[in-house]
Amino acid sequence: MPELPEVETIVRGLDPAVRGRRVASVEVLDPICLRQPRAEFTRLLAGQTILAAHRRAKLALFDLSGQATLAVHLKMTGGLTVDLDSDEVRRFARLRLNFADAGSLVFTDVRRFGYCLALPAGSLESWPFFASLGPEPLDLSPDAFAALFTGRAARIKSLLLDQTVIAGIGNIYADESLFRARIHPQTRASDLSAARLKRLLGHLQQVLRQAIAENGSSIRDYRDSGGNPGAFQNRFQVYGRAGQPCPACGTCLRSATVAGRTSTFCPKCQK
DNA sequence: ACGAGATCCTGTCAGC
DNA sequence: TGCTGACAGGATCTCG
Repeated sequence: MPELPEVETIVRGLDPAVRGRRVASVEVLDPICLRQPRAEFTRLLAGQTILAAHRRAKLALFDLSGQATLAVHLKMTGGLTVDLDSDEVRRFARLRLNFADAGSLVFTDVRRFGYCLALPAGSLESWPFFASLGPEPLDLSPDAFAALFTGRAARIKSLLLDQTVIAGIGNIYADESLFRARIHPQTRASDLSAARLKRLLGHLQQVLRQAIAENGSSIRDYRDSGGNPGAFQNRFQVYGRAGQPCPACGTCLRSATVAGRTSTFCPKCQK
């Protein structure tokens, strides 16, 4: 559920709060959240100072002194909070980095799909998942965006969700941007004109920027680094609204499975 | 190259 | 009240 805007919100909140703080100890509360042996993970983190927090795709990345990088994928229900010791955080804490000054950075995850990975100096770029990521949608020009889809017969929504094609988009922002661009999610990418793709990029970027400005979307689990919900869920026009009237024309919104995901769309507006 | 389906995981909610 | 099953979905895998 945390997609690009949610991860961006979390990281923007974390960055000033974790910069310059030294990891005094590493508490692995649930080993399933690690993608490597615990000893290796701990060795790479313990004693290191966090230099910065930033985002790539849906990954939260922490640059460490000693040139290592901590990568955290939140998947559906993961969260990162700093110096927050609520009941919720304690209940679902999977990893706790205790700082030398007594605060902590905690990775929480209800469904336990998320993971943490410590990468030694220079190995981030050779990590296959990282290396396979497509471009950031907010950096793309219309021409570069259109080039991603030329000759692709797959459904446009499948490609928007494919992180190797374009990074950071999940079900929410795919559905919302396709609705705003009036494109049916099952349209084959190769059937879209350059003009329609340009329009899609415009709406995609607008939706992502607005969602970041509103601190992301909270369906049920998502919280920012301070434990606060986002507000963009109040702007949803189609996501999660099947059976309700289309905000543009009043037609009953429908849902169908596309690329294994529930897709909600207006059968009249989206062609 | 693409799609469909299974997999992982657990809280929530509808239905009986 | 309490149980059961459906559902949520990012990434990865297998199979067709």
